[in-house]
Amino acid sequence: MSQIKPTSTNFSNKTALSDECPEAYASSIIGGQWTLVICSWLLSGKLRFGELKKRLPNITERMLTLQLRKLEQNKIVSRVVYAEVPPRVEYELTSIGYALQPVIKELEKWGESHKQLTNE
Amino acid sequence: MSQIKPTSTNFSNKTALSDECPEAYASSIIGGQWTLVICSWLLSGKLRFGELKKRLPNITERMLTLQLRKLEQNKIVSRVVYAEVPPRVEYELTSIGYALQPVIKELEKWGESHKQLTNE
DNA sequence: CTCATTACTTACATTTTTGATAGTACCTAA
DNA sequence: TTAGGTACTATCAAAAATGTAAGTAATGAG
Repeated sequence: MSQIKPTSTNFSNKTALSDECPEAYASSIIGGQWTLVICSWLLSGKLRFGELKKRLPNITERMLTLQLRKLEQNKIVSRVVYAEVPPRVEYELTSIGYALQPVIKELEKWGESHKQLTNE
Repeated sequence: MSQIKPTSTNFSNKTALSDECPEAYASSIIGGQWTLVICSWLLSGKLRFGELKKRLPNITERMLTLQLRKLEQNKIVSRVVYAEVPPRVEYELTSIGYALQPVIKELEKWGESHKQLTNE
């Protein structure tokens, strides 16, 4: 599922940074292009795959799946499959997932003020 | 200097996300592999190019230059060149750069607790 | 039997980011 | 005149992330 090479310089650099530097570690986990937006939506409650897709109009199903899988691996979201047809799958933040709230709030605040600054 | 294609889907997705979503915007600015570590070091005061390099043992000069240029473009660091030989160049956070402190603090906190959780 | 619905998967292509390596310019001191 | 220190730049290559397009499985409704 993952196509990363454990022998690459890139990989060992990331690993070393993550080891020494918790903010780099955090960024490597939530730094994907769609990750924060997904988590933002999930902060207001669990959502089905299709509901997430609707809220992220430009994401492909492939990317949504990949991001959700990564979030699941990192224990940030939980995935519940109902034995129905057509299938129903619900995604919900775990407690460490909900703990992202203050991080996201600070990022938002900073983002807003940076945007304002550079629009002058 | 930048090799991004303004016609790509990727580019327009990033743009749209950054427009609607300040946390995605922030992440696109400080989400580079070395960005947060560089800012972390600069939080404790200005540093010369070579000093930064020493503190980031595995970074190449090229990457350090690229990251610093991007930070400069985004008004997060200022660059002061002294007319000396050999050259001396100092990098320092701007005020919006120093404003990253709470963001970094939250990221650190979250990173630590996530690390702890996944080590059990 | 056929179709519709939902949540995927697979194979491939493109774009973006990162790394390796070898330069360059400048002046000063020896 | 030559070497040395500093902060780069230029080219090329590799790796990683993202996008495109076309499937698949399951089953209940008609």
